Parts: sequence; C-alpha cells; structure tokens
Amino acid sequence: MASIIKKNSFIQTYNRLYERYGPQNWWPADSAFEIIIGAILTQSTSWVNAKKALENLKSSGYLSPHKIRSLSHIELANLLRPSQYFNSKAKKVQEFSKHLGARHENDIDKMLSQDTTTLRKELLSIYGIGQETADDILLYAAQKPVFVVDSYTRRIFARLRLSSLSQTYLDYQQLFQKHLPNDKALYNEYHALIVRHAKNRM
DNA sequence: GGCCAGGACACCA
DNA sequence: TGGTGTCATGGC
Repeated sequence: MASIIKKNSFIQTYNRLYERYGPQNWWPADSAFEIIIGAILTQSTSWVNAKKALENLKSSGYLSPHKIRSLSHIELANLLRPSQYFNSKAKKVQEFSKHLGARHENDIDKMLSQDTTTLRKELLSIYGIGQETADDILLYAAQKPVFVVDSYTRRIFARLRLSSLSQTYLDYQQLFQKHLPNDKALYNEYHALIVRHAKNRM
C-alpha cells in the first residue's frame, strides 16, 4: 500500500512539473559528441557559461575528437575559459577524446551502442566522468532508460519526504527507477523539469 | 562584493 | 566510507 502511494507520488510530481513548465526539449545539441562535451562542461556550472565554451569550440572548428586532440592544453583551456574550472575541464575533454580515439577509433555510435551496464562502467573509468555525467551521457546521448540524479533531485525529493539526503547516488537512482515506468522519454523530461523547477525557485 | 550555477577528484582520518 | 578542500567564470 505504502509502495503504491509512493509510486503515485513520483508520477504525480512529474505531472505537476510538466503541467507547469511544459516540455524542456533536452539535450540541446547537434550530435552525440556535442552532448558529451556539454555534459562535462556544465559540471557545477550554469548552462549559459557551459554553452559559451561549447560555442567557442564550434565556431573555431574544434568540436570533434581528433581536432580536440590536436590542441595543446593551454589552447583548449583558453577556448573553455567561460565554463569555469577550465584547466580541469580541458583535461577532462582531452581525456574523453583520447579514450574515444584509442578505444573506438573515434566512432561515437560504436561506443554508445554497447549495453547500458558495459557502457556505464566504461564511462566511469574515464577521467572526469562521474556518476551523474555518465548517466547524462547514457540517457541523452545513448538514449538508454537511465534516471539522472543531481543535487536538485536530492533536495526536492528530500523536501517532499519521498527520500533522504543521506541516500547514495545509486539509492536515489533505484528509487526513481523503481517508482516510475522504464521509459527513457519520461526520464529525459523528468530530469530536465527538475532542473527547470530548481532554477525557477531561485 | 558575495553567492552560486545542469560535479569530479584527491587526500585524509 | 564519509567529510573536506580544490577547481576558478560570469550573471545577478
């Protein structure tokens, strides 16, 4: 009985957010590679600033794995400067590009077509990709039904008393996936709506 | 002038 | 395993 109530609460919360904000159309990008680089650049950074760094890469013609590998650390860091922590992010973007070349011959589709468990494990082994960024990539670039948990999700659902802030990332993810249909379109919209709602409250 | 954004990692106890 | 420091731009 309690489980049914909880299940309804997760769906009702989604419906309320959707009614208020409408579709969010995530992830804004022209390619899977752009989604992945964007996911790294927006770590702990507003999308507005991450987008500026992404535009620097695009407008200068460097938004591809082999072009990124051709840049020195300083050159890449300068392009990524608006995204905050630009030295760290230059290393992360460089490491992902190297991995894609060494492991998958720059074939992003080949990489993303692996099964969810294998791909998640591989992503987590790359420097700069943690659980949230890995799940962003799984959901938005690889189109896998994986729920993305971020700090907003933890705060909002703890406040609704549907979870506890002390739960781990995977606890949260399992909680959502247990109480929601296994639907990638739903997961896509839900995470985007949570971010939209969090920004609206500030 | 201070705070905080669509986190991850290194280091320590 | 959990807590804390570090990274270091730009808008409000």
